[in-house]
Amino acid sequence: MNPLYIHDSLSGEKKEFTPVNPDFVGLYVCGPTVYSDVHLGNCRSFTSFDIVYRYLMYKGYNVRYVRNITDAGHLEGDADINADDKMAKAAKALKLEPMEVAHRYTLGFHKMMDVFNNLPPSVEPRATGHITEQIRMVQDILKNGYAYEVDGSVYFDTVKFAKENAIYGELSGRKLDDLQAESRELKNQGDKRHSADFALWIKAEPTTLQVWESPWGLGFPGWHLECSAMSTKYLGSEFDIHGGGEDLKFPHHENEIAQNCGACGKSPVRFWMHGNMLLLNGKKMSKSIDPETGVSNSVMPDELFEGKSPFFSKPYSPMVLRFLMLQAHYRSPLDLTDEGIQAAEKGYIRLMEGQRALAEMKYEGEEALTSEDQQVNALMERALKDMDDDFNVPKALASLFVLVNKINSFKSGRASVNAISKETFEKLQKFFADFVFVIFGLKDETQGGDEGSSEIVDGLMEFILEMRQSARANKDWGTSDKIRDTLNALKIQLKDGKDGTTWTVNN
RNA sequence: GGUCGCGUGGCCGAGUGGCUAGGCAAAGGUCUGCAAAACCUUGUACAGCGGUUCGAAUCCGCUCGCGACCUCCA
Repeated sequence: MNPLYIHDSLSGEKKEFTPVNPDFVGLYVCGPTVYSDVHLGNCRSFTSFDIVYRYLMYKGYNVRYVRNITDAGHLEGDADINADDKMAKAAKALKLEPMEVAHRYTLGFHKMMDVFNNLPPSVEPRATGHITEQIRMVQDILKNGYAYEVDGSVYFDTVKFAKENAIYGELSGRKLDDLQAESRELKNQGDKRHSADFALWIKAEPTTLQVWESPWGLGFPGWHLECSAMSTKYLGSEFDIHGGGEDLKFPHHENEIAQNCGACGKSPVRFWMHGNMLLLNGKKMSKSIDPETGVSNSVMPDELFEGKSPFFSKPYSPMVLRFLMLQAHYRSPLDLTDEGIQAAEKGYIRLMEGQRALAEMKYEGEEALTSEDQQVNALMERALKDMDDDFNVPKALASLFVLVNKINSFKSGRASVNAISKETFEKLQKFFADFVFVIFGLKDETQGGDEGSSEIVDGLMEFILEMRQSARANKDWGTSDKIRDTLNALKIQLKDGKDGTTWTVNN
């Protein structure tokens, strides 16, 4: 297996990846808080890590992919622990039980992951299902002296921890001094000794909806705690990769490290991976309402797929969006614009048609080895090498497009497929399909007909194309063009090639 | 205000000391009944100003512009 290099956000360096246990990889990714529908920015993040998951498996690792569902304890606003959390707020607004809210948006989230063709994780633990584990972790942290209880709530003693452990602030580049300086400006400190301290366990108010019994009385867990408790439970106290959006670095992940160290005495993660943001016309996509414009700078997936977003001129399919995401590196911001996604749509179609042409191609005749053979092999190797270089998907994709060029020249007859060996040809066929479908997780939406109706549609299309062919043979251009134009109006595009006519559906 | 990051050809977006990124768009050509598709050819881009170096888009400094985090966000 070729070495894989991964950029670790904690050290800021690209390091060779070696798992804690050979052949096994533990991957933890922060999942959604299920109080509302996911937007496209959320989808980008999960798609980035889906490709990480897929590629690790492609390389032969046995991956345990854990992605949590946050269904409790995620507070709104600043340090005011008396306010409702996100779940409670949504429950009240929708007049539903918190668990109903969680269920509704969990289903929506799963559906959207499926639409984007993101694979389900191996385990999808919920915060509410791991209260015992979280309480135990609070107890461990208390025992180790890094937390204190005040009136039924337990806080992490960030100041003490930071003084004794240089690691605090390393991930987000924050200094304890800066944190102390910030304290003067913040309000609502409540019972906390210091503004940088954060709640591990929060005492319930009489109106709190989700409460559990604990050694400190009725309450609920703090947001950061669930990830620490659940990653430890399913992946151990030290595991390979922890992923999440860039915006979770601070305070969420910083505090997660502190909790794990505070409880177990060691840094939990070998490689921290942070995905960059999806921008909408140059600004971070976000659900919150812009006070100036009164609208949120975000697009919901369905709005995009149905063409209902005011930001876009027409509908775009999920795979076009997935393709757009592939064109940018996961650590770079990606700007979503109408122009950009339109270009992606064409690129996606080109890639898919290349893949299909290759899959249907037959190797005929004698081998006549040329330098083409070497070039094709080099391109395949380079694409894999690029993936091994911190999952450089856009670079690998570039090699695939050079291969599309070669495939097309075989198809059009400009070059002969015999210029490469039969072995290389077969390798290329497998390689290309693996990359497009298995690693990149794309689906071919351009092919006519869905599974259920394909037989009828294919039969009809064959018949129509025969009619057109005979019209053309009789130089009946009126009829042949009418067939072409009518099909075109139905978004079926005909393509006349040297071996007859093919067709695709363009959305 | 503090911390961090970025500024690449018409657009998107890789590259991070010398080696063609790629996609979209545009122009010319080949093919075609016409078109579409496909193929061939065409762009010496790296915010500005200095510096280091044999050599810089790539390293350093300054200036300008943009973004993220510091409060919930993937």
